[in-house]
Amino acid sequence: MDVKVRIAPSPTGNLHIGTARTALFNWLFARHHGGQFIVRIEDTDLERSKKEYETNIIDGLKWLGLDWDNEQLYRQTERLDIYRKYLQQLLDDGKAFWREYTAEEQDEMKREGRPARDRVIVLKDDGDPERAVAFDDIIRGTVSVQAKHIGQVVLAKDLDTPLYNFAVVIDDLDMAITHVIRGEDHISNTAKQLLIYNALKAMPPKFAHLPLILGVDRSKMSKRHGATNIADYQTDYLPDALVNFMAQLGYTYEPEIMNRQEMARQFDLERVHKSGAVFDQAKLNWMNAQYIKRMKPAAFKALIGKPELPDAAVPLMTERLERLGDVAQFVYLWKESEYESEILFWKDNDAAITIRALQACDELAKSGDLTKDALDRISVEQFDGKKGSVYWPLRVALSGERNSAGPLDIANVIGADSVRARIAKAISKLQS
RNA sequence: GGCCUCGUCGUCUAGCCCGGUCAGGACACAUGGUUCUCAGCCAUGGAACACGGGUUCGAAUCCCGUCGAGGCUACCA
Repeated sequence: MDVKVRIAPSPTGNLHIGTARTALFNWLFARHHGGQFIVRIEDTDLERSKKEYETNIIDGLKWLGLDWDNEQLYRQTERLDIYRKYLQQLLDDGKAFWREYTAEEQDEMKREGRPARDRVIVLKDDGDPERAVAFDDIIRGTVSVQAKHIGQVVLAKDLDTPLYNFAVVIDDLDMAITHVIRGEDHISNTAKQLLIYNALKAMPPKFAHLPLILGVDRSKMSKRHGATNIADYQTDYLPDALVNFMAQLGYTYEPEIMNRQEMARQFDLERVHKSGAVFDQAKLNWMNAQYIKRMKPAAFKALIGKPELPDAAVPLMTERLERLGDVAQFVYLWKESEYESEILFWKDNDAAITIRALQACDELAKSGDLTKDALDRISVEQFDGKKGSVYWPLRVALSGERNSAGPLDIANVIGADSVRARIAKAISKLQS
């Protein structure tokens, strides 16, 4: 059997981190089996669906590198004919019926602020209410509900306005989806959908319900826990790092750092965990740092929009960066920065000794001998062997920061002329 | 409330199916080393089987119960 799975986001919001993770697991499963992964936009909720959300979702999936196999995007609003056909068929077969609302019920809808309508199409279930409606979840094993607990299955508002549970079933059937891999929050919908498959005399696909991504308070991850919109991660995180991180929420890969192809090779749905996983920003940051550190100089420079920098500048940044947005803290590698003259003093050194150290450094720069050996020698000969008296003011003169990369590394990046200019500026700051 | 699901360090988790490990790893945290500072890197450390019964020579692992947590409970998806 050829595997075919889908991600079915509804464009009623931006690409949520949870949806992205579900998409990733579907992608991993499809790629593992050499099957198909398709994207279907579930836009049956006309009031809340927006084109901008659809764009955000598509852009997010592309950014994450989760490529799909349907050339054209499926949209439920473009498939209304299909739903109508099945709806009519169920109605004709007596498997569904128009449920008329009484005046009182309509009044209540109005009171609840919902648009009142006089009837909807409901699935007819005249089976034994005590019977078990069950399915074998690949991740959780048997999940069973008694029919009487399922409740009314409303299929559509009218022939042209299908509702979620009905539209998913028709689509999954029509598109020959073999495995429905989705969030745990859909478990209770599954029973309703099973009833619909049954009425259609169709074989349901296999189901696998993923554990949820949780916030620190262990409730379903939402905006109050932090960013849920994938787009919000694009300025700070590498897509490969985010993917690697999300893949481990509910699954274990060994080693932890692994590219998506290798993850796909190993992936096994049955090994997905049952319990929810807290989204740990600190671990994401660490993972991101791992990927940043491994970047090739050219790629990194292009990413931060500084292609003109020498390659030597790259490790100075990549070894220290957790989030790409923080790259601004390395401005000193391409631009002289402002700072308070007091930070030039190492420990309790005064201006005179600091100026003397800077002048010595300038001499070295002038003669092209700004090296570790030379600096160490000066420390010993002129500053009682206190390397800080030399290294610290030089480094601050070059970076304008209390904390930065080493002075020799910076000098190597900015060149002798800039070194001397920055030293001169530091000295003048101290003399004024 | 009802229905469904889940429960190993603070977090992600290995181990559970097929009982016997000092319950392992990673992140985070702490300490030390490298060092002019920061980061990085290296080393070390503290840190968990939700609870109670049962089965067994032996239980994180098997069984029962309790407690706890989450999800769903729309004419949203």
